[in-house]
Amino acid sequence: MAIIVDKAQKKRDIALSCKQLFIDKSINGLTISEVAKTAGVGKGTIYEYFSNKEEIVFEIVNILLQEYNLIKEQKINEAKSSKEKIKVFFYIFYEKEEEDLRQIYKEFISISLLTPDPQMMNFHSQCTDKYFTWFEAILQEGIDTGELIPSSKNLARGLFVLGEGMFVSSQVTHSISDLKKEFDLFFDTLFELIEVKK
Amino acid sequence: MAIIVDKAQKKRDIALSCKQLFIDKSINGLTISEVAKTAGVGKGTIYEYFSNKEEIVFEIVNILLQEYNLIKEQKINEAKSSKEKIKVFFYIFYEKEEEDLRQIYKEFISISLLTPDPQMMNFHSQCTDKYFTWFEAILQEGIDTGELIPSSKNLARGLFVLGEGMFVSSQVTHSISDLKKEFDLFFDTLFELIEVKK
DNA sequence: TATAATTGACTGATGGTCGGTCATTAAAAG
DNA sequence: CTTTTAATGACCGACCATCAGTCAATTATA
Repeated sequence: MAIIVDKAQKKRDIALSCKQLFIDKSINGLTISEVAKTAGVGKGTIYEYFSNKEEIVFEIVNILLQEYNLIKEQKINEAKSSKEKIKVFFYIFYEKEEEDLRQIYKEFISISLLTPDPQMMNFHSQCTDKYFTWFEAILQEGIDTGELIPSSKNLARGLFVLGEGMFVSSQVTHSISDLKKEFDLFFDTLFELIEVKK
Repeated sequence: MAIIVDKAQKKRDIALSCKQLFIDKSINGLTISEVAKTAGVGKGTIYEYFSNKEEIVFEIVNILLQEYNLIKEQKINEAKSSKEKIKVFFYIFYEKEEEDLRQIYKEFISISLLTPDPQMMNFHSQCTDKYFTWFEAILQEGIDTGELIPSSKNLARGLFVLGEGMFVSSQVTHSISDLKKEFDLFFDTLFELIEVKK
């Protein structure tokens, strides 16, 4: 009887149209009116699709993360050794091409820390769990092929969160100048210890 | 001529008087008027001592962190092995008594991520550098006494940021149910690898 | 009396709401 | 088959409430 729009699609469209705005000015630096203008819709319309400003960030992260997963999966498959695969896992935190994603992800973490919205926490948990399972699988594979010592499995959670820790630290301090170097130093040293000597 | 108040002291007093308020409602959940009322001063007075709401959080973190350092230093000195010392380092992220500090620290990180205030970043860097130096010293001591293998030094940065990563992850997801267990599993496994076998 | 300290009424900005309009389509009427 | 009517989802921006931050006036001290 009336126009039916694809709500999910329009939500994505709005989110994407103001992606750059969020990257440039960050959530606190811009107003809903600005967002609406950029998206080419009225202010009220924004609230038809998002219940608040934060949710727009979540949608953007969601989209970019999905995009990135494809690239990541491919790169991990290309990697030869377990060490390489693990390193690829942390590309997201320093590779030039992922600057946008990082910027948004940063806002995402920040918002999540301050306003523990249950829905958002679930979403974040889902992402994390998926990645962690992936991460564990890489280690397990290394163990199964005799590349890594069995106890490496116990390191999974620690190594996994190390990435996020390095990222946060590099963002809020001047103490980490070269993330890649830090990752490499750590993992090169660690893998000397957990790789099975031939 | 006129009243001369100890600005630094009054700043501390105001910050401390509303510490609980920030812990309970978090920065976004409370207004400056509320803070002022709790501190027993006028709204304008708040702005005599702080340039914005965020700065109050910084002041509280600063105070609590200083307090905590004394406890931490003592506990680290009490610890026997390098492993124990390192573990003590991460108590802050899960010990019951530090709940308050954690709550505020969480806000601190969140704010730092969203609004990269240079002054704050410097403060945070100073804290981090101090801790990191401390952390490295523990490892170095272990190496010097023949307790740890020399290459453990290379793991310093990674292990150091791991704590923050674990903390952030536990705060924004449901994926980490027992922080202490995760830390223990990781470090027990790791130290099997970096402790010199006798 | 001079000056540091304090204050709360005021202001401008902005997140979010809500009543109303418009466009489209189903279906009833001719 | 065409026209008219009714129904409804989509869209919007004026409006409202809230609140961070300012500043002119006031108080207290030396």
